[in-house]
Amino acid sequence: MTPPDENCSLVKAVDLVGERWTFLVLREALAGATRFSEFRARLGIASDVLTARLAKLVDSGLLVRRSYREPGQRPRDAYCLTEAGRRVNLVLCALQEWGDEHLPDTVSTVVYRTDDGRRVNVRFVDGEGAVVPAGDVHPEQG
Amino acid sequence: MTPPDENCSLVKAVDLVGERWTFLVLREALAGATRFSEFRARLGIASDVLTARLAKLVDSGLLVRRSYREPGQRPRDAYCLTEAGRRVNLVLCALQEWGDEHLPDTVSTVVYRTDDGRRVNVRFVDGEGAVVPAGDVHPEQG
DNA sequence: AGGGGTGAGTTGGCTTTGCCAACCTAGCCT
DNA sequence: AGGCTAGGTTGGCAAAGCCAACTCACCCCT
Repeated sequence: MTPPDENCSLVKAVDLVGERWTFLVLREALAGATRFSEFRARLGIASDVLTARLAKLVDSGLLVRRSYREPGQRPRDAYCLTEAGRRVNLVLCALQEWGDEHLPDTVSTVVYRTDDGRRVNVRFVDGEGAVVPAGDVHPEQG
Repeated sequence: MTPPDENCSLVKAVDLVGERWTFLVLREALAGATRFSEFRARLGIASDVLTARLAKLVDSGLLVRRSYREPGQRPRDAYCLTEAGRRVNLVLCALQEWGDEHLPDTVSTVVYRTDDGRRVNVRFVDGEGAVVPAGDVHPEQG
């Protein structure tokens, strides 16, 4: 059964990144992983599933496969984030911060910083760029 | 196979909300759904799966089950968001905005507003509350 | 009191997805 | 030539998802 609202952006996004492992693959990519074996070693994911996930992410334009060759080595495949893939950091950070705050016995193994070292958090902001508490925000029909 | 970093907040969060349907169930809850049949009708989810998802969300403290009775009606079960559950709106909004921007052929069926009607977006902000572009933000070890 | 309707599930059988281990292949290295 | 390694593919099994049919408790109507 397919969820409703075929073109709803959330449904499509969930369909893509809501699959098992996909979020974690993207996290490792953001943390610098590029090679098949690197993802495999860091996550312990089955190789056939990793193949499928990487293919889907390439297909959807979040990763590009790039063959490269270090001198004296045979060619290798690298999976590199695209702009769209890199932008998942906001979602990933939001999810992690939610887990930190609302799930028991968690540690945040990763923090997000600007290039010049300032720690950042994910927040709702209004049109003027002012932070709005999450409790004051509600969804409405489009 | 279980992902690594047992207590990593992101891994735990993914384990919970990363299951098929869970995000969409939460979206409907945020949009006002409370009853079993309401979730079922809006999502078209199989009833046994919905039973499992609701149970897990109650178990994890994102929903509470509350029996209530309208006058002249028999008692019904309602699944109501807790504070932790309501706070998922930030993650949901981030994911939807990402989809709007980076997936083709999407429409955003939902917008997020403050109680007084201002539209809001999800952004990285630094310690002073200043918005930081997502491209300037990177994850770091602990 | 008996019959029907409805919400909230449960159960059985089938299909899909995930997991693991074993295997394959191309290109480099000795 | 033979071996090593990265990046997969393949086969068999187990878990999760899907659908349809069924149950159960409670209310309403007569």
